[in-house]
Amino acid sequence: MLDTMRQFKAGIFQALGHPTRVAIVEFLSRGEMSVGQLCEKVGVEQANASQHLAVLRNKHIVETRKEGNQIFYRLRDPLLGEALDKMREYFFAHMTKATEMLREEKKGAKKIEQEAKR
Amino acid sequence: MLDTMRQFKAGIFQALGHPTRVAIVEFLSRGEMSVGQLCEKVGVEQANASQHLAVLRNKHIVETRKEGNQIFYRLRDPLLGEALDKMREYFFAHMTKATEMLREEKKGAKKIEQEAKR
DNA sequence: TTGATATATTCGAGAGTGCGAATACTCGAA
DNA sequence: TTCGAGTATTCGCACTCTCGAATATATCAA
Repeated sequence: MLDTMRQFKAGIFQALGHPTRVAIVEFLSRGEMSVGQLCEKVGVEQANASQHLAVLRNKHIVETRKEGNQIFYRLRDPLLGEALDKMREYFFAHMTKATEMLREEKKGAKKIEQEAKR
Repeated sequence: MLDTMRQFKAGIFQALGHPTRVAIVEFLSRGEMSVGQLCEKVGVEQANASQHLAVLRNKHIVETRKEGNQIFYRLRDPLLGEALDKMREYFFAHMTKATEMLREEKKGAKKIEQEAKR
């Protein structure tokens, strides 16, 4: 039954294991958005966004609210946003190292750092 | 370049997105272990464990130390352990809900809760 | 009703993942 | 050297994931 817990955890992580879904969750952590808005912000096609949202819905990571023609998504639990905030520390520390070598050739790492801090 | 950060994050999540790797990380968060020990604890074949460890290595989530014949693994950064602690709150809250219905039929949820708290 | 807009689902192809079996590598002991 | 234990890698197969295209559903407005 300990396995059940790990399957559950892995399921959540897996749901977060795609750049597009990371982006979606990040935007939603700042407030609810309609699908159309998300498509625009994230820069992805409608059908594709809808599929990613389905993944997040299946894991109960997001919830929806219908308003007339459109559907607004929000994080089910702000706790997840907080958890992601905590992980940002980790991401920042290691993303920096990971891009250290690149920094010498390309620039742009600064931008990444700024993003990491948010 | 904001995309780079999200790819990086998603990569970490994806690496954690498998029950076996969740188990490995959980064990390692309590101290280093050899591959053999991990195999036994996690209950998985050697080749399989090695493959999962390779995934974690590639994401720089774990580091290794050689001692004679065997190789000891540890978490690269305790920060990750802390971050996972934060997520445990989330896991606990929602795992409980997710198993509420089951609890009426089966028992065992208590064990799951205990695991979640650790 | 009809049409338009917003969102979801289905489908098929291609890429990626997980597994066990087999094989290779590495190190220390004999 | 040679052997054996511990670990890593490769291979082939089944399965899953992701994408865009096409299609379906729902809601509002005319």
